[in-house]
Amino acid sequence: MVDNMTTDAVATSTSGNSQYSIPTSLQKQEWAKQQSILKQNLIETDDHPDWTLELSPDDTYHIESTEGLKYIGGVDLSFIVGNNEDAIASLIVLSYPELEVVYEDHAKVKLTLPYIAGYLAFREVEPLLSLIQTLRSNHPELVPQIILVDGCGILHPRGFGLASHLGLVSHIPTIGCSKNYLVIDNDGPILGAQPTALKYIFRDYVQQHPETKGMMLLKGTVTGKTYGAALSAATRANDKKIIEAGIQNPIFVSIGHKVSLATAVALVRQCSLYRVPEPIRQADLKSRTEIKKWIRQQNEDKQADNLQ
DNA sequence: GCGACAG
DNA sequence: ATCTTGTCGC
Repeated sequence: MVDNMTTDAVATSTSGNSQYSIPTSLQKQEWAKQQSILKQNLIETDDHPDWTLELSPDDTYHIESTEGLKYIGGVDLSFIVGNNEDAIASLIVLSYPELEVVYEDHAKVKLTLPYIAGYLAFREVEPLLSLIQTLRSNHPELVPQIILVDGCGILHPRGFGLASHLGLVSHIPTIGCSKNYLVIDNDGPILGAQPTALKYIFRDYVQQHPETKGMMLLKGTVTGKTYGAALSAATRANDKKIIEAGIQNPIFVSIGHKVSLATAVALVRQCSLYRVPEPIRQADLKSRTEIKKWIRQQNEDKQADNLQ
């Protein structure tokens, strides 16, 4: 319980080039406390006066019509192999409903903390917020009305993942969208299932419940709370085909901030041309190509040095 | 105590 | 997060 705090304090990570100090259990407690404090201001309902959408009446969370929604954002970070601290953060804004890129920005960033499951925001939220602030001052007319974040929203052990965190500090509605399930181990056997096991639970569920169109709500059996939804890669037009084909890896969607789960799921579906929703996918592609550019530049610099 | 674990 | 070519299918 407390005995490892003193030994932890001087340890450093040995993987790759990183030199992060390993967070002590006390540090994690403080982070958890910050999360619970911030969470008090989290809004888990639709709170975006400038746009609305009408959903289909069948409880499948599909969009029937939208009004006022013009810009959707996506954020992501990419890294260099074997280097956990240098990254490219990127912010993309897409037009809606065309999903065309109307704004792009990225920045080379130095991360100061390691990745710890459940505490991703403390590692990534600052660089992402910084990109948003830059957009605000340079092109306020393009600030997205909602942002899709590569990570959890309230589908998180303490109900406050990166998407919620970014939403709260930026005051912009956000949706959490993760490609893997982060185990929530204190709310019953389903949420407590290991990621691979949950994948099978999902597969069986959507096959037995075609009326959900490839969606399984993730509900705690202890609290009864709905944390989010697992969504098959059902997209704009191909729902039926994909579901008949037998479902693949789900995407995990949850409320980030200032949206309902219904809105979140519907928008993710509407933005999904492939498994990963377009705003996040574009941000990912951009940060990746920038990483490659950067590596190429590094190599050229080395060559130049060698010739001197 | 050990294992699991968004990116 | 990151590595990597081919390959199967529409």
